[in-house]
Formats: sequence, structure tokens, C-alpha cells
Amino acid sequence: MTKQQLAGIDWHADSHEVARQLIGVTLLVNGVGGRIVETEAYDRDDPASHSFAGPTERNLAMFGPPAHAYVYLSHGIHWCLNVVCREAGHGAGVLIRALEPVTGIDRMMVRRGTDDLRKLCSGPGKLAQALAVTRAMNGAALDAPPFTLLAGAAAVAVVEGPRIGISKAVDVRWRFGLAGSPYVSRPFRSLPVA
DNA sequence: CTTAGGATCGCCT
DNA sequence: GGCGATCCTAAGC
Repeated sequence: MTKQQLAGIDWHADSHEVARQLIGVTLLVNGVGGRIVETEAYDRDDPASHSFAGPTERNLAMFGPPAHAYVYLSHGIHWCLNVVCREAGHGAGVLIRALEPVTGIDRMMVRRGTDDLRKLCSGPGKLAQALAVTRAMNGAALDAPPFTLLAGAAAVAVVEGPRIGISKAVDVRWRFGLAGSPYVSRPFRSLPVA
């Protein structure tokens, strides 16, 4: 047993490290999905994290084993998909915020009600709708159906910035993205090349 | 391009 | 009773 397991990711690493490693990884749910282009890290000692106040019925999956899913309902409307990391009991995870549609695009278009590729998975709620992620998948292992996780083909250029839609720890730069991708939820403010 | 408001449910104070 | 790890639409500059 090595640390490098599913999709070539070190699932026991810090959430921001896992979030970075996830960029470029292919994620499928029941065969529908694509390449991850945007993630956000959350951790136990992180006021913006659902796990900050300790285990509850809702966030219990975050305290479960790594490489499993944590799914929650946002604003009573949208499902959002996270992957758990660190070790069981720690309470760290990575929110999958956007992916580049690759496989099952026709099904995503039906579920999302649009033909615009850029609007299929460019946000955590949109992504969950396009991939039909629901609470039934909360706590499920990522190395078995309905999930498929595949390592990226090669090293990719990753950009970072502050997380989106939170009111605490707003200065922490734990949002990661694939450089230049048009499929992110919002542009990354890139620093000019010196 | 930026901002504001509504939808709508469950968790937490 | 308040407030979201969101999204969409409409209106204002």
C-alpha cells in the first residue's frame, strides 16, 4: 500500500495539496463527466469549512475515510460534491467546483437545459446537476461505481486564488484552477508574467 | 461588466 | 429565526 493510490493522488495530504493535485483529473459519475478544472480546499481548523464546528449529521462524511464523497445541499436547491482527504476523523475535504465536459455531453445538456458547453459544469451546483450527483452518493467510495476517477495525462499548469462565496477566511488562497481554462466558474486573476 | 434579489431547504443558535 | 462552500435573471453604469 502506497500513498499514491486512486488517480495518482496522495489522499492523506493537506486539503490544499489534494485540491491542487485534483486539477486535470478525470471525474465521471455513471460514465458522465470530464476533466476537473477548479477546486477549493477546506479543513478542520478553517472557519469557512463545514467541518469547523465538529461532526454533525450533515457533515459526517467529511470525518469519514479519505477518497470518499461528501455531498451536501446548498441553499436548499443545489447539490455540491466534495472529496474527503487526510485521515478518517480529521474533517478535511475538497469541493469540486468545475470541470471541462468530455463524456456524456448530450446527457449533461439535457439535465442542465442548455447547449452551452461553458454552462454545463462551471460551478459546484451546475456540475452536480450535470452529473446527477445527489445525497444518495454521500459517503460513497470514489474508486467504485457510480464514480470513476482517472489520473491526468500529464502535469498541468495550476493557478490559485481566494475561495468563492464564503464570508469567513476570505483571504486564504485555497481555490485552484487549470490555467487558461474557459470552463471555470469565474476567471482567476492571473499575475502578470515578470 | 457589476450588482441585487429571489428561490427554497436543512442545519445551527 | 437566521443564514448559507449557489444559480439565474433583471436592471444599472
